[in-house]
Amino acid sequence: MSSEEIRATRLQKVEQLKQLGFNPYAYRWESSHHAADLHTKYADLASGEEVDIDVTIAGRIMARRVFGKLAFFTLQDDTGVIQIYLDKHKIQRSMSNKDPEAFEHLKQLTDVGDFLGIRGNIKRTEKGELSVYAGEYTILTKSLLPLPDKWHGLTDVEKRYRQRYVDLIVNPEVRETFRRRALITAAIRRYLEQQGFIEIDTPVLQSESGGAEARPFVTYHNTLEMSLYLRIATELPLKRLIVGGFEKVFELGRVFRNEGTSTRHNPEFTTVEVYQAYADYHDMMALTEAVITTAAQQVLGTLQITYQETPIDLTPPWRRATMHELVQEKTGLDFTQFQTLGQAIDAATSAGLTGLEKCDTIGKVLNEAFEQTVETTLVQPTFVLDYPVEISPLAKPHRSKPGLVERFELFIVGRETANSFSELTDPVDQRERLEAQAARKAAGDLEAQGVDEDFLAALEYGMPPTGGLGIGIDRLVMLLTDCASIRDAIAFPLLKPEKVEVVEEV
RNA sequence: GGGACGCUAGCUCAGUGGUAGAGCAUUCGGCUUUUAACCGACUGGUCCUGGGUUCGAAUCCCAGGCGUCCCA
Repeated sequence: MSSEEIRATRLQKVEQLKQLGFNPYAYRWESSHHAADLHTKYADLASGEEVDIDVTIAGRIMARRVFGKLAFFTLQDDTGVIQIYLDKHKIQRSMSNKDPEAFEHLKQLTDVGDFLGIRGNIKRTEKGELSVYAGEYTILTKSLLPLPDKWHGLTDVEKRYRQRYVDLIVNPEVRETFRRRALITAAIRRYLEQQGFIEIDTPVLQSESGGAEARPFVTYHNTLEMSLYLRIATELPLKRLIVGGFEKVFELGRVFRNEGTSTRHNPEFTTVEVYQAYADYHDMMALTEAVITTAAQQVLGTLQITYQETPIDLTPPWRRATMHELVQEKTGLDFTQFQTLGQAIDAATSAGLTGLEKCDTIGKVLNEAFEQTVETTLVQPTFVLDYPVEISPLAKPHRSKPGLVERFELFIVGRETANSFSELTDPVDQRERLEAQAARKAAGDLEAQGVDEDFLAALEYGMPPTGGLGIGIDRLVMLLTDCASIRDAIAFPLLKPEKVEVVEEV
C-alpha cells in the first residue's frame, strides 16, 4: 500500500474516532510518570508481580503486538520507552461506560506513530518486561504518516537532515546528541556566570560587518531603505561593552558566514565569545581549559574521551607551542631566520610545500606551512601561540617578538576549536590595520571588511587591557558527542531545497 | 570550484539490456504473555528529472537536480 493510501486509511480512522465521540487531537494530558521514572522505581519488581498503584503516562506508539484479546504496545516518551500491557477484559471493565467496544477500537483505530495516554497500574509480565497494565487508554494524537522501518530505522542521511523530526523519533542517539548539546551550552553559561561574566546580547543585524574575515550575508531593511549584514562575529560589539566599563562579558550566539558547507562548516553556527578586562591571552588559555573541561565533565563525567575511535586526553594543562616551533618540528624550517619573502618561499618550496604564490609576506608563508604540515597532526588539545600580525588584525603586538601578535588558536583532532588574543587596544595601530583590510576589500577581497569607524572611536575613548576568547560551540559539541559531521551536531543544518526556487539575487 | 560515490515501494535494500523484486510497515482473517510476536492472504512503483542510443533502458550515453565523502 502506498503512503498516500496509508494516509487515506488513517484519515478514515480519524473520522471514525470523531463519529464515536472521541477527539483524535486531544487538548491535554496529565502524566504521573515518565518511562524512565518507572524503570528506576520498579527495577526490582519480580516477573509476574503486580503493583496496585494508579499510574498515568503518555507517549508515541513505537511498536504494536496485537493478539485476539491481548495487546502489547511500546510507548516512547522523552525519557525512553515502556511497554503497555492491554488486556481485553480489563479494558472493557474500566472503559465500558465510555466505549463498550474499547478493545476492538484499540485494535482497529490505533497505529504505530499515534500518541496515546494510558491509565493503569504496574506489572512486570511473565516474560520479565516492566509494563503499565492499562485500564484505560486515550488517543491523544492520531498520526497520518507511517514511520520508518522499525528494525532498520531511518539511515538515509539526506532524509535524516531534511526531516529531522523523523530522525529524532526513530533514532534515540540523535535525541541524546541534542540533549548533550544543551548540557554543554548550559554548563558554559553557568561556569562563566559563576566566574562573574555577564551575557549581553549584541546585534545580529549590522550596518558594518567585522570582527573576522569572512564573506557576510546581506539583507535589506525596507522602511529604513538600507542594506544590513548578518554578523560574522560578536567581537566588536562585545569590545564596546568593555570600553563601556563592563569587565567581564560574553555572548553565546549564532553567527553567519556566507560560505560553503562541509563536515566542519555550516553557514550559521554558534560561538561563545568572552572578554575579560585586565587579562591577556595567557589568562584566556586557562579560561579555555576551564570552560571546555567543565563542559566535558558535565556531559561525559570524564576528561578521557574518545572521538571517532581516537582517545583524547583533556586533562589540563594542554600543550602550548608556538607556530614557529610547530612548523620547525614538521618541516625543519626556522622561519625566524628568513630575511626576505623570496628566501621563505624558496625554503618552503624545497621543503615540499605548494601554492605559495599567493603569499605576499613571510608571515603568510609561515601560516601556509602551518596549515599544510601541522594542523591535522594536532590531535590532542594544543594551544598554538604567537601568530603573524598580518593574519591577526585585532590582536595586540607580541610584547617581545617583533612581527608577531599575542594570539593562540586551540586545535583538537586537527580542528580549530578556539581563537584568542590579547586584544589590540591601540586605536592608531588598529586604524592602520583596518584600513589595510579596507583596501583589500576595495580591491575585491570578498572576505575583507570595511573600517568600523564607531569601533575605532570606542577604542579612542580607551579600552583597558583585555583578553578575548572565541570558542566554536558546534565543533566542541562534535568533539563531546562523537559526531563526525557538524550536521550531526546542528538540529537543522542548512540544505538546498529539493526543488530549487530561483530567488532574485541581492 | 574539482573528483569519487549514491538516488528503485512509506522504510531498509536486491535487481548491469528482455514482464520491476524481497523483508518490514500497511490492508484483511486468526490468535490471552509478546518484545524484529507468530500463521495465512492481499496490496503497494514518476526506478531523482530531461534528452539520446536501442526492436526493447531501472540498467548504456549526455545534460541537469539533490545528497554523502575527499580535495582546494
